[in-house]
Amino acid sequence: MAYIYCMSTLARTPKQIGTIIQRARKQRDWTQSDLAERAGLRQGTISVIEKGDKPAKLDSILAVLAALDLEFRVGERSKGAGQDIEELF
Amino acid sequence: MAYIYCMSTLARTPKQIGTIIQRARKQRDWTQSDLAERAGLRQGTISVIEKGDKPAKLDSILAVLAALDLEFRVGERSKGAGQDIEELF
DNA sequence: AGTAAATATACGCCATAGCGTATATATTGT
DNA sequence: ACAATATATACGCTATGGCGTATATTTACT
Repeated sequence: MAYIYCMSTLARTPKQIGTIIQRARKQRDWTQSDLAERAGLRQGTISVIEKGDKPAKLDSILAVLAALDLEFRVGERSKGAGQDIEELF
Repeated sequence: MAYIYCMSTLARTPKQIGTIIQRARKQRDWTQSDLAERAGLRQGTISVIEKGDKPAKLDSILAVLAALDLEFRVGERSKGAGQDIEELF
């Protein structure tokens, strides 16, 4: 087990994941259609994923994250450390 | 944006996520049935998720990770840093 | 080896994610 | 205000995830 230095955002719910995706997309100045094309999905699906109010498939999320060149990490809970998505609002 | 200190494992595919989940479950000495009950799923579903050969729903994955008290993080790609799931084999 | 426990599969069923297509509703720029 | 672009919804359809239940198959223990 190695401790690593990384920059990431905690997500617990589909809505939070959607928000992270939307932020990353806008950082890249991509439209939902741009992202949809790169992820092999449709614009409407990106919209739904970003809103996060309807469940999505893991594969779709992974495709979107890969299209955004974002990493997906699973790890032990690190209380107090890091940036929680809720802090962003 | 804050840099944080964390321990996590990179995952890119459902199979890798399944492996992470299985490792965490065994660390806790839980059976698939134990995990299934805590996550509100069935043993068979846990089996499928751990194998990762069939797509799953994001909600199911999140439920499992929550049951394992694991964090889910999305972040910028940090080349070379951290522990890649592939290194585990 | 033999038994018990754990894990992997199977089958019918139901709910729903995402598609294709289309349109309504923001949002942005001039 | 207007036009153009971007985002949110809608509808029928198809594919499939997970359930409930049950049973193979594998693994662990004496």
